[in-house]
Amino acid sequence: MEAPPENNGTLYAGELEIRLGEGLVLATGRALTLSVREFELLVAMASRSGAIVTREELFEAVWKRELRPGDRSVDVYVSKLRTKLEAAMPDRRFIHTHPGFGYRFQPQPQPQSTHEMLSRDVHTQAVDN
Amino acid sequence: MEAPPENNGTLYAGELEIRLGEGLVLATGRALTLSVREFELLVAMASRSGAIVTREELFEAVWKRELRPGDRSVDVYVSKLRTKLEAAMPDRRFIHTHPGFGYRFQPQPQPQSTHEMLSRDVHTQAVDN
DNA sequence: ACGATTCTTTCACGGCTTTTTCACGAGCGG
DNA sequence: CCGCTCGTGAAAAAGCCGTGAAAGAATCGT
Repeated sequence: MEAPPENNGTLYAGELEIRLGEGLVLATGRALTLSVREFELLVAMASRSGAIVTREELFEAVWKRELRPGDRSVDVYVSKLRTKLEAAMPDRRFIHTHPGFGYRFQPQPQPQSTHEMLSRDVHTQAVDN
Repeated sequence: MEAPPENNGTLYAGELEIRLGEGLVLATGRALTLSVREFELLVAMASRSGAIVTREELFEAVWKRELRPGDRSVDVYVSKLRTKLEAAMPDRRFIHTHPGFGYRFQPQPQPQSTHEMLSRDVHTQAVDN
C-alpha cells in the first residue's frame, strides 16, 4: 500500500547497512553473520526506527503468529542481536529497552557525553537518543 | 473514516510530544524514558491541559480503581514526573500544584530568565500561568 | 542417509526497575 | 502551637529483563 521494499532495498541505520533482499548486514563495511530470526528481528526494529515497539508487534512481525504470554523469545533474540551488534561496533547502541513498553531501535548520534541525572545505562536503557 | 479508536494519536504540549500509541515521549526531540505509571499520569494530565484535576480523577485515570484516603501515589508520581521533565527541559514548568484542589498541567509560554522572579516557587506552586 | 554443526525454543536464575508504602519535614493558616 | 497539605527520600514488595544453558529442530557437508 505504501512500502514496496521487502524483497530488495536497503535500510541504513547509523553505520549499519541492511540489505533486505539478501539478508545481508554490513557494519562499518564488514558483514555480520546473523541467523534468520536475528536478521528479521533487526529488520522489524530498524524499519520502525525511533518508535517504541511492543514485544507482541515484534513477535508477530518475525514469527508470524501470536505471542503467547510468558514467551521470552523476543528478549532472547534481542539479547543475541545486541551481542553481535556490539561485537561489531563496540561503542554504538542500537536497541533501547523501555521497561513495560517494549524496545526502541535507534542508532545514537554520538557515543557519549557526560550527561547525568536520570541516566544509568545498564545495557542500553533508553534515556535520550 | 480516518481515526482509529483511541490508541493512536499524538499529544503536543509545549516542546513535548506524547505518542499515545507507543508510550513514547519526546522532549525537544529526544526520547524520555518514562515508566508505565509516569507515562499514563502524564497522558492523563496533558489531555486535560489547563484544567485543575483532582487526585481522585488522576488516580482513577491511571490506576483504574478508587483512590483510598491517605494514598499519596499521585503525589509521588507527580514528583517523579517533574524530576524527569525538568531533567530534560530545565527551565520549563509543566505541572502546577493547586493546594486543596489538585494539579494542573500547562506548559508555560516562555521560560524567561533564570529563576528568581519574586515569588517563592518551591517547586511550582501555582501562582500565575 | 548420517553425523556434525548451527539455529530455535524453552527454562530458570539472579539482578535491576518499577510500584507501593511509610515517614519526616517544610510551608501555611488559625 | 496545632493541624493540614504537599514534596520527596527511602525501604519493602512486586514485576520485568538479560542471559547462560539445555534440549529439540533444522541445515549442511560429504
